[in-house]
Amino acid sequence: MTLIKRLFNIMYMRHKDENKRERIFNAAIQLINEYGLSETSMSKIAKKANVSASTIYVYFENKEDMLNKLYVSIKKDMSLAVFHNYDESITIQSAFEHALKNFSDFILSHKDEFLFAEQFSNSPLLHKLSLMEGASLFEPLFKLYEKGKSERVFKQVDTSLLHMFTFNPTMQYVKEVFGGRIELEQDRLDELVQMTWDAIKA
Amino acid sequence: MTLIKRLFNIMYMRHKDENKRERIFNAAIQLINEYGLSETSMSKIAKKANVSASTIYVYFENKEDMLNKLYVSIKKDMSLAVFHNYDESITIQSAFEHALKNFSDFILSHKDEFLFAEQFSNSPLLHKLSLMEGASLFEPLFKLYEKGKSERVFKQVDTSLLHMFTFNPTMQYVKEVFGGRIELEQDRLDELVQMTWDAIKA
Amino acid sequence: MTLIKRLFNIMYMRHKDENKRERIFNAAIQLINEYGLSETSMSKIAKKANVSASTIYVYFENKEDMLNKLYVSIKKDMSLAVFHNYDESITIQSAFEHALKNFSDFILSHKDEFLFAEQFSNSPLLHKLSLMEGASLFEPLFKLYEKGKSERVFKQVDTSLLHMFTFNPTMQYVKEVFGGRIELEQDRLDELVQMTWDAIKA
Amino acid sequence: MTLIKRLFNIMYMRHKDENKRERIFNAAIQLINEYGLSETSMSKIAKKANVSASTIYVYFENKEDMLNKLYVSIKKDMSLAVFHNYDESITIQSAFEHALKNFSDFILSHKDEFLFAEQFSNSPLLHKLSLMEGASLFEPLFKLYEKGKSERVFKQVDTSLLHMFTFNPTMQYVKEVFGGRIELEQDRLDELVQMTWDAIKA
DNA sequence: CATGAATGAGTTTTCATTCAT
DNA sequence: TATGAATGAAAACTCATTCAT
Repeated sequence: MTLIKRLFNIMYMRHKDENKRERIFNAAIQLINEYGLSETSMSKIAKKANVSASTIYVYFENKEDMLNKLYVSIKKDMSLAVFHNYDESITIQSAFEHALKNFSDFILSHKDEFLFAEQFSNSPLLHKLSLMEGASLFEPLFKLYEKGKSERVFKQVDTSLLHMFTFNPTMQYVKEVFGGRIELEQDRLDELVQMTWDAIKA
Repeated sequence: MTLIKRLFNIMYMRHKDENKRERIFNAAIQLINEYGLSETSMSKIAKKANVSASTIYVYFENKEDMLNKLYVSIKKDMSLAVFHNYDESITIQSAFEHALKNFSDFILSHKDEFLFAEQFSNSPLLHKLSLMEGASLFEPLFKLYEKGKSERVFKQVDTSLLHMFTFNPTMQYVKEVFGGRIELEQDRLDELVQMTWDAIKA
Repeated sequence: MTLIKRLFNIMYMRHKDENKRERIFNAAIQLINEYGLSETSMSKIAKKANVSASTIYVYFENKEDMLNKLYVSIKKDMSLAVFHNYDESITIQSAFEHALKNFSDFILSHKDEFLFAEQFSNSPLLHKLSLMEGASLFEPLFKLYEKGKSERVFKQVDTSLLHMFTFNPTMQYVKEVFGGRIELEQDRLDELVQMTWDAIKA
Repeated sequence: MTLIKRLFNIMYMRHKDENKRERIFNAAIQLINEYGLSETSMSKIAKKANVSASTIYVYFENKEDMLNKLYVSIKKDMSLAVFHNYDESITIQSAFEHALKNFSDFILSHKDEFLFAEQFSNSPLLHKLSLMEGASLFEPLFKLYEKGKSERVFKQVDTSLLHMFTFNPTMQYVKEVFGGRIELEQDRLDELVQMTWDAIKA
């Protein structure tokens, strides 16, 4: 296609409504948390998002594609939050605690996104590629672990082990809070940080 | 005809076939892990279990009931395994490490059961009742935490926090192993136990 | 499965209603002739056949399977009709004229079946296997051609050529009749037979 | 913006692009032969033709209109081919054989067009009007039949019967060739002409 | 003239479940 | 108890077509 024709096409193009994409994502998250992945149909999502079911297929290839894109999008927001105001110059302990606090703040204030991601991450519908894409967003964190190990601040263990102790207990705590089985309390969060630190520190 | 049928019934079909129930459970677990909860239908389960779909309804009220019963059944096996050879007289640390080892042994050797339970525990299909029933099976563990706290062996924090640090990182590790993202190694498992201990010990 | 169990199963089995299969076939034929292959949906067929759409899937794997089975079934009826009262002892010309008459009688009195078969035989939905299965039913005819050639009654040409001249013009004539573009007249049919004979006779 | 658009329009888009029309036709023919009328959607045609689906509606009223116009267009090409170098002065037999040769040459070298026309001509989507328009293009041929009858070269039978024997067996032969069930051979084609002639000659 | 976005109405197919036997 | 047949409801997805640009 000539350049001039391409220009022509752009001029005659109607633009996709990014807001619609957002609405679809939100509808999906809410329904899946309320009724479960298996009970959430495209038509229900469409109805809640106030678009036609066929419109979803303008934005996504199919249901699986939509869910995977949603997952990656949430992981992106999550990583942005975790690394918000990330300062290379502070001590490793501070950096680590800052990140953990950012993380718990984010998942506490993004209940639906977090619970969806948890539900989806245990499902075979999550593509390996999306999983990796999501994980790669936390790359800077892994650098922090390496630095901590080299400075003998962290235990000399596999980085992935450090990671598991950093985030999993906190995630579980928040899940229990959301499930109404535990109260949300600052003291608990502080204890959580302390225990996490004890687990990973050299 | 009716007479002959009665004869048949008396001779061959008097009791529910426990083996059939087991086959249904196994088929469900395998399919759900391979294709996901949403992609696993009753008829597929039936086909894999080598029974008629309607037979499943002889053993369970409906799909939800079946999945919940399956979940509780797995949790029961799991708790039995965790408390296998449980000895009240040994030290708290030994008891704790013994339980954790039993747990990781069990989930490593019951991949399908474990992954199903994880997938299902994040789904709203899991009834609160089943969740509680599953949790209650680990009652003795909570006694151990209390004892540990009173003996100042464990940190003076909420028991649920102790629980989170005890099992969640290990579960995550095993998931990574099953996902092929980490190698299974005894050294890692040992490090895991050490870190867990550091997290919860006073 | 033990023999005794198999017996048991049979006793508890509800039998498929062959009449239903027939009703599905008839509904399909009529709709396809009226609206075309592409405009005939499974649900329309089901409605016309007075069964639930899902019932069709008890009898057939999918739409394609149903259409192919329908095609083969029609070809079977057709061949039965063509070879009705087939007598090996009469002259080749008589046998040949008898078969052709049986054929034109059949397609004239089975308009819907014939027109469906014609429409479907030009569609890529017709599997090669079904095509061959349909063709194989006319095996005795090909023997007749061979015999005719060896007795120097027919031209010494490829058997398939003899076949084309035997049936295609007649089929076209009947199509024109059904399309209302020609009147159905015995004289025309007689002329058709004469011309066919002139084409293939030595 | 509007001004710029007008400029574009004047410079590049004043006329319907005949090439685009052709591309749409070709895409339709190929897809329909490969997948069937029912499996060929406007969007698939558009994608293959490298135009937007909505562009098709610039050239045609709707799908049915497009298919009918395509059919008539093919019939036009076919008739042009059949009457190519048609010479009124030669003998009837020569003229007839010439036309038949032109016809078989055309359909053999225009597989997709021919097979589409066959598929479509058996479908109720073909409008009576298009059918007649297509048929009318072969008008000169019917004059030839009449002339042949009046000169006692052809049998004194309904002209349509002469027509059926002239083209149908050849069409069937070519279909068998395209279906890979018969080899294409000049000898067969010659035999075909001879048999045709025997069928219709007085 | 050309097109991407959008959609209501439809498609094929599968689902969980019931029921007569 | 066990099951094949049957189905209403719903699933995911596609369709032909329209429209603003």
